[in-house]
Amino acid sequence: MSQTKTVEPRPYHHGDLRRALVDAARRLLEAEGPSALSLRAVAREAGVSPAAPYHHFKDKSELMDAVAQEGWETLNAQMAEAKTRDAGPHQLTALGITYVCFARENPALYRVMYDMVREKEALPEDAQSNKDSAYCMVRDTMVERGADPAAETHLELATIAAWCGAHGLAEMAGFKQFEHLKEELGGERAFLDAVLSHMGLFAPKHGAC
Amino acid sequence: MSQTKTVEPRPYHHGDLRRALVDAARRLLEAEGPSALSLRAVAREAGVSPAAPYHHFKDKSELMDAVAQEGWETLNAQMAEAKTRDAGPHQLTALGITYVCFARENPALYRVMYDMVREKEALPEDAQSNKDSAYCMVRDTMVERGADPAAETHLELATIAAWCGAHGLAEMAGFKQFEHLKEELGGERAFLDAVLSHMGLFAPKHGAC
DNA sequence: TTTCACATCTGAGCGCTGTACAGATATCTT
DNA sequence: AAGATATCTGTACAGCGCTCAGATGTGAAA
Repeated sequence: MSQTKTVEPRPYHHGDLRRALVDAARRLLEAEGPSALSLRAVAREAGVSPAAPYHHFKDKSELMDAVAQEGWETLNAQMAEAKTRDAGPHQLTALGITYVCFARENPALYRVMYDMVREKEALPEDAQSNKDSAYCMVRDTMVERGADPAAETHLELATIAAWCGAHGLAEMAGFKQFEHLKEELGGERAFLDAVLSHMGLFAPKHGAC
Repeated sequence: MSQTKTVEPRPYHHGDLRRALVDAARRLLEAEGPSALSLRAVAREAGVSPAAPYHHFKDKSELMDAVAQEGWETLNAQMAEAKTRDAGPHQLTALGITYVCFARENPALYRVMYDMVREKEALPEDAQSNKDSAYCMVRDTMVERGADPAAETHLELATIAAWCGAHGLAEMAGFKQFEHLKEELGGERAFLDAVLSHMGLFAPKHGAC
């Protein structure tokens, strides 16, 4: 931020407290869940005083934003990997499954991610512009699978609809009421597959019912 | 606000503190938003000491559950009204719109409702059994609109898919990124309609794309 | 090298929170 | 009239987000 002797910003006392705090937060999040994620607990976990974080984050929500941001980047990466892994006609379904599985495997992180999104009332800033964002990946895949890229509004609406469905499923997949369906269908994965295909947006061309 | 000469269970000191607390909570929720909804603030609003609520609720989350429960009942009622109002072929869409509009008009309450649901990892207990629940209403409407009631699994999956989509849209409809779409389509209502119809679950029979 | 400016971290403290508990008070039962 | 019990208050405690004055380390200027 100040000098340019070496390549990196070269931190001062701690090493890189900002990084350490975000790491500590993610560790706590995984170990204790979102309710344990207090600023003081994070500082404790990182081995600094409760006031130290305020030199790197304006307030608690800014620290949470940093954690959430990393979550979005991880999600983007997993979606990209899924897209290259499955290039067949069910690519969209594969993306949907990947999205929901990410949420199911990182429930605490997913919650922090959407806490941020709800607070800001917006997806991450670059969601619609960054080619590598999950959102753009879904939209592009729709085009590759036959949607007309000239019908911009139509395409955008379809992407939003898919995103809404995936997010809804991500939040509800774990509900107790659906246990018997999972058993009947042979596991959670099959359940997710079935619900997604009922959304009619993730399977290329066989409508809804 | 204090006396009750009438039929009711005849409470002791306050009148019906439990009721008063839930009312106070809803008042606060609407006026100050969900972050202002502390147990102490609710007690203050109701004019009692911070410890008083503990004689009516095990802890804060039980009070929140009561608020959320009322929210679900209000939602159920509005869905029922919508169903009788619009009995045409777009009944399902009307239900979807009603759901999302409820969430958009009562954002704080909707959040408390889903806080409960996320905590319990389940929809309200009677969601799948109570005929008057929004969930059953959607499922029944699907049958009335042509779905095969014998294909139970299929029907259940379609209902879940629709619910997921509606919930996703309820949470995302206010996002800043979608402002231009709302303008282009001529208002938020048209936007909701468009996204819902892209889900392919709310319009009876014209697939997705 | 000494000095200085400043980034970083600590410790104490404020007002808030959820919750516990002992004691006061009102109501119901006998 | 007396006792049991439900209800409410006052006080207290630990934890929270956040602020601020002061200590401490660091890089740049003299």
